Amino acid sequence: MRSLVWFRRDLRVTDNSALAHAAERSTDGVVGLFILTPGQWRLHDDADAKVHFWLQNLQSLSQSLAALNIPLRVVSCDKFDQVPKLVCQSVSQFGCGDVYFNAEYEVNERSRDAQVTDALQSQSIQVHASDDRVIVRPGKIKTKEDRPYQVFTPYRRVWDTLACDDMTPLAIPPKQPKVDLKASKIPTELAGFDFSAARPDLWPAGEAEVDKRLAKFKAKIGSYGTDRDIPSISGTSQLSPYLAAGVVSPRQCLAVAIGRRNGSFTIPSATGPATWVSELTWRDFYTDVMVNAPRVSMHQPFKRSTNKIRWRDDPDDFAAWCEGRTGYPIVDAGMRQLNQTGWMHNRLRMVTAMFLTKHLLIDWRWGEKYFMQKLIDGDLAANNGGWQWSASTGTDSVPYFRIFNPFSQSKRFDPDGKYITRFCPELGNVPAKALHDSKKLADSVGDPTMNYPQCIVDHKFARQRALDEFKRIGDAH
DNA sequence: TGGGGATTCCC
DNA sequence: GGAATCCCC
Repeated sequence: MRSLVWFRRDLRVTDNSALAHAAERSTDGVVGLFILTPGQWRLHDDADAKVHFWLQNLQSLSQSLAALNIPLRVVSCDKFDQVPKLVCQSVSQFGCGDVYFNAEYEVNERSRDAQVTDALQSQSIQVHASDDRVIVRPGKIKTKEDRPYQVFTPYRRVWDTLACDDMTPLAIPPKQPKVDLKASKIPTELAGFDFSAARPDLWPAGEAEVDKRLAKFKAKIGSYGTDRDIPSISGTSQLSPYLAAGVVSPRQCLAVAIGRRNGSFTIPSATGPATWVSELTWRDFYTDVMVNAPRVSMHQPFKRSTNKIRWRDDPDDFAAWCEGRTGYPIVDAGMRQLNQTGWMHNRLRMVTAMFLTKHLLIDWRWGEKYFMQKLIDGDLAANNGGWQWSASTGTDSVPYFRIFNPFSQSKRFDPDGKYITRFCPELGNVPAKALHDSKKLADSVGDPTMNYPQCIVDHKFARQRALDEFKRIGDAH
């Protein structure tokens, strides 16, 4: 039987469950399929940078598949509602008897896949879905009362006991029997998307690049625990866009940190690798939260009581935040990094998100949407989880009274101002000390030729305003 | 995966 | 005046 592998956000040939299973079982060749759905991507606020990255990686995937005699066919429709018809058409056109794909867990994606599965099964086509996007399948980890965890730490304790169960990496499949089909040409432009600001220099596509990054990261993972918090250096893995697009599997990421001992894997205890594993666990945790409480991905807070918060819908303050001109150097540097590169250091994601939701008291959904529209690594579950953490509306989120002081944050994590001045060059001549001190900074930027704004809001005032509002809704912690 | 303010203690 | 500590938010 000939098999169809439907690629979505798993743009790789290494350690790809759907591809490996299809190759193992098919006897008459394998065909790859990818469906462009630009209208749906716009609805989902997928960033220009991310869609560009997908297309670049599709090109690379197509070449890797061609070497295995697997032609990658690319078809297009506007939104998910037309996908079932398109998959059925492709299956019959390519002469395939079954379909393999790796599950996606978002609401719209799950409903799409259910419809596709129904449509295929009604035509006696077998459907094989694999759980491949996270390390521990969502819904698998439950409390003793058979309920999903709402707190990260106990979730992680269980996760640790399961994470290494299925660590045998899947090899790249062997060459398949030839199929009389040509691979599609991958588009380099897409109507409705603007790729002019894409930065392929920062994020080269393809699995060869992943291998390089994995090796590089493995060599320095020992100091990841501390280095990852310093945004001026390359202390993080720089893998997130690849993980979001599935150019690397979460198991490959886990394998960097865990040593194989006597043929079995164990979760590391050393700070660096353990912190990295934690980050992978957060990714699984937030996916699990989204599946168990889909409302979080439908513009609802996890903590329903926070619906009573009167967010300030101030478009001017929001624009200043988006554009990186709040007058808080660390916040502005973070936002400008996002705008210029499509990526933001994790420490800055927390600082900027908390600034928007607490200092400006602007609705976390506005920030969540803006991040998605800009991030090359945007992932619904992780982005939503992070925003609800910062806004104190989520599961196991930061207590509302724990409000980052942007000046203390930059003093701790960017003491010499190296990161700040990289993205705010107009502050290049301001002494580092003044970058972390509101009064000294106000004196420095009092010079209008510097062209850097005064603080948009006073820290002390803003902090109290947020505390008062959260106290008002009586959300006890 | 804190910060602010008050107090105390020390220099 | 500054570091350490404690309490509250």
